[in-house]
Amino acid sequence: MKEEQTFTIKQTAKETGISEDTIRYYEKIALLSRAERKDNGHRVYRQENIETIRLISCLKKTGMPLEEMRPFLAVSTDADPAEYPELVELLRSHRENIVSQISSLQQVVDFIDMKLEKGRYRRDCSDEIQDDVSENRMEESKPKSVSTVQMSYFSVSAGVGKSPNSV
Amino acid sequence: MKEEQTFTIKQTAKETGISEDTIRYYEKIALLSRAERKDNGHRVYRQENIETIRLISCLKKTGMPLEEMRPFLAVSTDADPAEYPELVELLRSHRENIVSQISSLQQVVDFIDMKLEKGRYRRDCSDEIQDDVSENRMEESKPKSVSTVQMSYFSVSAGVGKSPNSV
DNA sequence: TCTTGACTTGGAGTCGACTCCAAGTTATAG
DNA sequence: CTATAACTTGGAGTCGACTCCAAGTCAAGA
Repeated sequence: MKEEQTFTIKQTAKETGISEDTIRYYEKIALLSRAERKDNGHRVYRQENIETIRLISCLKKTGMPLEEMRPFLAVSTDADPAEYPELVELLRSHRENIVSQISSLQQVVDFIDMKLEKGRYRRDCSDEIQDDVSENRMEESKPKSVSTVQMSYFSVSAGVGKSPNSV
Repeated sequence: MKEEQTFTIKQTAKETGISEDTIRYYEKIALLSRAERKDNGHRVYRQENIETIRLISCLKKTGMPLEEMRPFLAVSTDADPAEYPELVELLRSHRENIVSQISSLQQVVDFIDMKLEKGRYRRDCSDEIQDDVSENRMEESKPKSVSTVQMSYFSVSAGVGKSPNSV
């Protein structure tokens, strides 16, 4: 029962949906720790590593840049995050991020549904949070209070109830 | 009432949260149609254009590449998509995409919550769909039946219930 | 023994999406 | 009249995330 089943990089790629090149790339940039090697130098992966790669893939889907994943991967391999208060903060803040992403996405779904149903509602897709959690290059760090502005997607030639509340 | 309120690019940037440079870039790649100009050549934006930019920003949040947005923007300015069957298809397929994105995200939220609560559940973050709707570069187009595999995030040194169902 | 295939490495190239720059124009303020 | 600010343009540069390549190793099969 020590036979923990191992995978080649090819299998791992297939298993995770991440290409071999990309897996090697992740190792190169140390997002993944150096994989074990066989005598011939070939990488060996086990379930554990595959989970980690899947976590990366999953976080990627949330739009998280690779660099930001590092602490998450730390939490991943490490046991309990409660011991690392700043990680807890990170988790919380990313959670907020995702929640607002979800609502953004939900609004796009609504938009699409509305379009598909040929209805003409209006929908708001602005979200209260700024998405510069990971970006600090913008000069204008104003709160940009857009949250109340109506989003009348697919603006039908500026037709819909559009109160010009000049911000 | 013909005074429809116009915006400079700067105001538009502030209004939409998209930088001036980026707005110009969108125009350059014709994602936005050429903005009106004043006599002095300065761009003029109106509410309608701002909505369009917001739509782009919103779609961006769903991870959609700019190129893929074009048909959406067509739907946006155009009235009714039901006349364009392929657009309807696009909308539907992107809707599916987003729905699965949402569930991915929800799983990450669950993951985080679980981590925050110090519990040790397992969670699955693989999704049934392939995300190569926009990518056709991968050679291996196998269905990769991962949907049942347990995702034991933060794989605690390969400890959790891990049935090695060699795929 | 030679070839094939699966891997290794380092490094170069690509691509999307900006982001920045230099040079020029125009409007207003001092 | 000049300087400042707000814009314009075309183009170059950057950055993240791959993606591809060439050269090499190694094991197994014809």
